[in-house]
Amino acid sequence: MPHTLRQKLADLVLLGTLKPGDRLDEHSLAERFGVSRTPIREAIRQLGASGLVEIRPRRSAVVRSFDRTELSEAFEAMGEIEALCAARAAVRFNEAERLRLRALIAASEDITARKDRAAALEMDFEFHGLLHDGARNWMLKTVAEETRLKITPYSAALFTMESYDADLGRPHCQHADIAEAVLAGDSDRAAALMREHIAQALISLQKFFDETAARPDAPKEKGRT
Amino acid sequence: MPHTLRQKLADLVLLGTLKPGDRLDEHSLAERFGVSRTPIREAIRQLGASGLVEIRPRRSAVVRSFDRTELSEAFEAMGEIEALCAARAAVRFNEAERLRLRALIAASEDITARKDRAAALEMDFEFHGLLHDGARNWMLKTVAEETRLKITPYSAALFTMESYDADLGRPHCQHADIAEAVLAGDSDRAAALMREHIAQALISLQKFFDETAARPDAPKEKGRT
DNA sequence: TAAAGCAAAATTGCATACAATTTCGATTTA
DNA sequence: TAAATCGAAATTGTATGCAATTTTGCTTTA
Repeated sequence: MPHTLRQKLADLVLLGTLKPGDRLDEHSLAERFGVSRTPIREAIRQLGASGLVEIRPRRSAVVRSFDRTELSEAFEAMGEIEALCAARAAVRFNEAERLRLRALIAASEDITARKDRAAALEMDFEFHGLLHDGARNWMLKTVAEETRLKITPYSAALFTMESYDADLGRPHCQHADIAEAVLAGDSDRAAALMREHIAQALISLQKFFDETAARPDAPKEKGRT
Repeated sequence: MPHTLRQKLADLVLLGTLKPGDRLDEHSLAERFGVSRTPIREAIRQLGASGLVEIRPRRSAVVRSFDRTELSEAFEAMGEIEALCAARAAVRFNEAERLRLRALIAASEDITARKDRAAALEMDFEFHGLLHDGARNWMLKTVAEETRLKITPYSAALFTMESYDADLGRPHCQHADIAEAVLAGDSDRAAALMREHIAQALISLQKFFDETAARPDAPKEKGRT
């Protein structure tokens, strides 16, 4: 897979090299990737349209940051969208996807036992991605992944933070429960469990930020006159 | 509000000057807006990230086109998202919004009677926009408007087509029914009516395309080796 | 000591130039 | 006549340069 410049730049944000509030300096980015500013600027604008970074005319683009309210609303919206995917997947999953889902949960069991956070993050992406595909609706999948993308700089933190070790088992159990409902074809239950899963993730994230001395809400740049 | 170049370019697509499948030639667009290719390219990339145009490496970008299946899936997804907004709005609307909604429906009554299609299109945007705001969730509003944006090149056609005159009254009645449910605080009913409203719009659109000799599904460019 | 002012440095926005690739049409060939 | 071929024109991708604006840090001042 030929990583485009846009993808490479996005990875800087998604993998946490650049954190919410950080500036995207065109010159240094161009130097880092060995290209001129022109393609860098185009990539930055694309990330801006995706909502990953904030474009500020005549000033450096910065990684998008959410305050408490925005973060809460983002998770609420994502909960509904993911619930929709889960409900559809429960009805539309095919045999290959059922097998894949079972294998995923089994692998997740192992990863959780080993407390491998990096693998757990990847597993989380795969689990939700499988449900997005299973919903059999291209637009719904697009919407779900765009939404997930926007808050990734925050949700990924859940898996890298030390204090989360104790809770690592809960997301796995929730995934397993959702999978069970999906495999049973119970769309209402799958949706309800998914909503609850996302709501729990928000609570964990908020707790994390409270403990680490208020990360969100801080980078809110003051307006200019 | 100073229309950015990106907005001006988007309007070309949204208002139908450029139709699905049309190429976006950088040189002629630069000439049209009196700027160089550089800012044009940046704007095109942004529209690409928004899903309005399709970026094809080394080849001209084209206005995104949907085949029958994609159009159907897009409307299904939008139906759910709009239903979500309507349900939330039914519970969270404030007094100012209630007044605005009533005024909107009244004005729509008039516009429908006069068969003013342009005004009807604008009214449609305002109606849905009001519900997006009323849901009191920034991310949900963003998702809803991004989704609407992607299919605007198609849905806007509903209001400009001649044969739609006969049906112009139905969207208005549906809006009125939805508004009634929202004002009554009946979120389940508002959601159900909204889903039905969007489903009807899809059917009208499909009928329109069938009559005008298959517009969608045609522009599907053949893949390159 | 802290705030205000100011000039130099850094940074963004845009135009232009050129290389790489694709597109298009004329010509040739079966 | 239709398909294939080849070359010129058109088009995209990227680098570079310069003007406009913002940022930064030093100096001045209350």
